[in-house]
Amino acid sequence: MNKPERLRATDIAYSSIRQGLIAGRWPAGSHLRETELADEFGISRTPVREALRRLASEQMVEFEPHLGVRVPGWSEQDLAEIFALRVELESFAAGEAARHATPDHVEALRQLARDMEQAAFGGPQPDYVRITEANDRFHRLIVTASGNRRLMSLIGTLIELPLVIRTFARFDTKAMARSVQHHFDLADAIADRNADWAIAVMRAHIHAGRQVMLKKTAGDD
Amino acid sequence: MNKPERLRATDIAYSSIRQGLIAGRWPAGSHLRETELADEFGISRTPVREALRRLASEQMVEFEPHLGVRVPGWSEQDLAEIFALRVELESFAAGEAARHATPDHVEALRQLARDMEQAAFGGPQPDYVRITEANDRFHRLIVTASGNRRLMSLIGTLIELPLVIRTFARFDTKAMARSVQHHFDLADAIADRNADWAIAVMRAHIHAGRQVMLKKTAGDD
DNA sequence: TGGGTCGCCATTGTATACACGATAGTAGCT
DNA sequence: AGCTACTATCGTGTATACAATGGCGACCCA
Repeated sequence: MNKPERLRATDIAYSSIRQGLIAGRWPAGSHLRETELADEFGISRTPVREALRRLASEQMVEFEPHLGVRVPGWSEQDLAEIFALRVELESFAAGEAARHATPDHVEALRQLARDMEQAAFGGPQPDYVRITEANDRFHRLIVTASGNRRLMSLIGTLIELPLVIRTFARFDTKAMARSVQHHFDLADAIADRNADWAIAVMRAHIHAGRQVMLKKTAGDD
Repeated sequence: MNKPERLRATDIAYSSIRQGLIAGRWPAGSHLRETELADEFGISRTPVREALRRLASEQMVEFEPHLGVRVPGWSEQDLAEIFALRVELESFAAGEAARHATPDHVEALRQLARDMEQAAFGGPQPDYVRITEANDRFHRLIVTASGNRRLMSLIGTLIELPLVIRTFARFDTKAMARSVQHHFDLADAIADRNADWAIAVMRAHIHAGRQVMLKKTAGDD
């Protein structure tokens, strides 16, 4: 009874372009031409336009009438703004999750924390893809568990950015261990239904991530 | 040397539909047909589609593939979620504004508070249009003064909703006076560069607004 | 009479053609 | 030589034609 989940050309364009943006396929400042993308995906300009506008509304690209879309560059101010907002929204999500999470949520959070730990320290070297995957799902699950459906779309525009996604490759062993520990702490706080604790850990968690970013990007790119 | 600000069909469609949504032109659950709207505005479906997708990304309408867009109804849960997020984001904005506002910002805030007071109590009866206008600009200015450019787009999706916009018609004299007072307090707190004070007042302000909404919508519509 | 299936129709999804604004390169003028 | 105006060209903006989908009602059959 699973629906075939129709594949619309718009979704193909959206996912592909988005993936390209996250993967850093186009340098900052690049001009994304509708025709080129359409040809590449074997579809027409219409769905490409739709995908680009959607990405623009999520601030994944910059759009200007008659000029098209450009891949934005990330200034230090952008970075500061994004992390400041993440501190507020994700800590709020954690607090709400502590109030509304089900036992299933808690168990899933713990499993994801273990996955992340395994991916980080279970092998000869960290598996950054798995780490990122587990981290991403962990943070999303907290938003889901918060029960606030609008929160997801707000936070979505903040965490799915190239410079946030690829953060983990920049973590040293200590920072990685701290990050994993935070996830276990968050699961504990939420299991304990202690909103204050959850909020505090999440604030600390995002601040820590921000500091790693700021240090490492100083002389980067 | 002011640019004529070319009017694109897309913008016409976007503004018109948005205005219609805020004015409550279509009842909740209405199905907005692209062709109808296009005919009404004398343009083609293409820019209408673009406008509708944009409104969908702002959650002003609900979109489902192959079915089109519907005007959403607002459940009590929606209302609770929206105000909970406003408490967090607008209070954060107020705190940041206290840190970054210029004297010009402060003066403009005070003027808007006076405008609102005048519109509410300066005549035989409240001028709801002017009140809403002054209130809207006041809140926007605080976000602007916060210096966080991404905050505007996040908050924008929360405050420009039909049920938020038309709140003031439901305020009694006491609630109105309290709201005006909060605005003066916010201006004072920001002028004093006291972020903690500004945050506290804004949290109280949004909570108060939320309570008025919840009471009045109970047996409404 | 009730349930199920088929097919029509309304509406959205996509492609394509054309219009128009923006830009860059060039030629002509000062 | 430098500046300006013109023009060619590229790319986006809009319109329209056509394809595909999903809802809904009619019809058939038990």
